[in-house]
Amino acid sequence: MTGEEEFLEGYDPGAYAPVAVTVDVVALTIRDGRLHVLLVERGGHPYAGWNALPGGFVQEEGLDAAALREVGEETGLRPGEGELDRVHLEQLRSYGDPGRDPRMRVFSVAYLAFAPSLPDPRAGTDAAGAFWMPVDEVGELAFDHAAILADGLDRARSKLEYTPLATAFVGTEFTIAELRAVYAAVWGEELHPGNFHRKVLSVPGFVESTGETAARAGERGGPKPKLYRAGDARLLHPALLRPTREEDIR
Amino acid sequence: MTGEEEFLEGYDPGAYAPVAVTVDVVALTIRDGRLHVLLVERGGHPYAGWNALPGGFVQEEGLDAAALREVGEETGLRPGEGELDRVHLEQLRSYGDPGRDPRMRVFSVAYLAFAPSLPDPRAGTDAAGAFWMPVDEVGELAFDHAAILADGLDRARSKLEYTPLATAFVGTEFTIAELRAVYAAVWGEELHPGNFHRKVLSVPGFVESTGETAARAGERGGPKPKLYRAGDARLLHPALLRPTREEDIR
DNA sequence: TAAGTTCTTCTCAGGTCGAGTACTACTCAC
DNA sequence: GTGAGTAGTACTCGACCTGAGAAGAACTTA
Repeated sequence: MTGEEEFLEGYDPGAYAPVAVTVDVVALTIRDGRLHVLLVERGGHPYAGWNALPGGFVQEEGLDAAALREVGEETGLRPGEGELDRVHLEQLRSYGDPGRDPRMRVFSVAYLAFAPSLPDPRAGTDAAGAFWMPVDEVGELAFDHAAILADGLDRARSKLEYTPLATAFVGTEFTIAELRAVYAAVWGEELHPGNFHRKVLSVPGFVESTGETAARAGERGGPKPKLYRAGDARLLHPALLRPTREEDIR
Repeated sequence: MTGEEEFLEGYDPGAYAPVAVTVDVVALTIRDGRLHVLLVERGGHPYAGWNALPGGFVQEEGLDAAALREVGEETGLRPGEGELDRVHLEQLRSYGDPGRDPRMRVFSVAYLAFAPSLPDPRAGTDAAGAFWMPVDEVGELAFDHAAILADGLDRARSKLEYTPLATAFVGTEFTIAELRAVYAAVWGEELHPGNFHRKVLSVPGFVESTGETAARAGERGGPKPKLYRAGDARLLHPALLRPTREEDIR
């Protein structure tokens, strides 16, 4: 008997233990060359005072819409003002262990969000309790959110390899060095500038030249870099592979 | 306000529209060199008489456990008999559009399962309504199951590239040609035998030699092939990339 | 026994990779 | 200004990987 067939025998809401479905968002951005995640401090029990991923109930909307709404609420960005449109959202995975929330059975659909550097959530708004924290300074989190964050970081690191995801972390126009800084921040290691430059330009559709040059060089010197914008590729071919660590393979 | 905080204000089950959480499984196997998916024919409305993915309510168990239970119920395999242990399971993604089930709000967590060729589900058991169908003969499916299947196939095709997933489709001992047949069936294209052989043996930890040779050659001749078993790699380095199609990239 | 098939190993030319070098254009400190 | 340091960009080099093809040996069925 399939689950759907069981419905036919009459559904009685009181006959089942209540369940809730929430979305939790791993929102990532890069500030000062470091990867940050959006967190909220919990006010009430359980886990009062702990940090947690932003999230909430799914309402009369799709899952993607719920996740985007949460991002908007917690960052203070408003739909239609443009900035929210630049947030790249994708579903990460779902978590539903019994007991992951001590109050009732809660299924959480986690999302991964990427955005160019965003302002601090404004005090006085719904987003007042939210803040950006460098991912390497995040300690314990409420519920199973530490595991969700770890899964999100894994996903982000590997998507950088074979998709143009890195362009979601920079502005519409960017330099190759800015793109390299994204990879360095997410992967946590420096990349060879010359090889990175060659690879990015050789992957069809990854970036396209604007023909322009930045108005100013970097703070510490060097020539004015050329500007690029994201190309139309959805996958990188060939991929930009991370330096391999043996422990990742076995 | 986060979703969890709203709980503090008192949860009244009757105050919310009831929601259900199910698992749906895209179970794949290879029979006669073709990729097959496990389907069930629906008995009741809606979609009576349509084919659907096997699935059901999540009970007092984790999501992974629910998915494994569904696979066992629909294939007739019993836990503890060994065969079910060889099924490789992983979460695919979740689906929760309002209206995807006409009766109520249903969130479905889809799973992807891979197994070596399994016997037909036995008549007279719970699994009587289930059957294996070649994926290229699957027509319309109930609910949004066609989209779920498509997502599952995409995932399977790309996981073949960079994980040793293909070994989940063959027995504990297998030949390189059997492994190549898995890739050919899932990707839908023939591979160069010589290059495939070289690549498989050169990827550390993908397969290891048993030292044995098959008792018999193939039906159409050729030498007795050597036997291998799965190695300890979790990722393939370097990956076995599919021949690139331009339309996949843009 | 013959013809055909397949497993396995090579070879070769072309492409990609990491590492290093070099030139140039720019910044900042003095 | 001038000089030292830094960064963007373009090269080179040898090592490695890739796809395509060829070849030989082992085995099948007819």
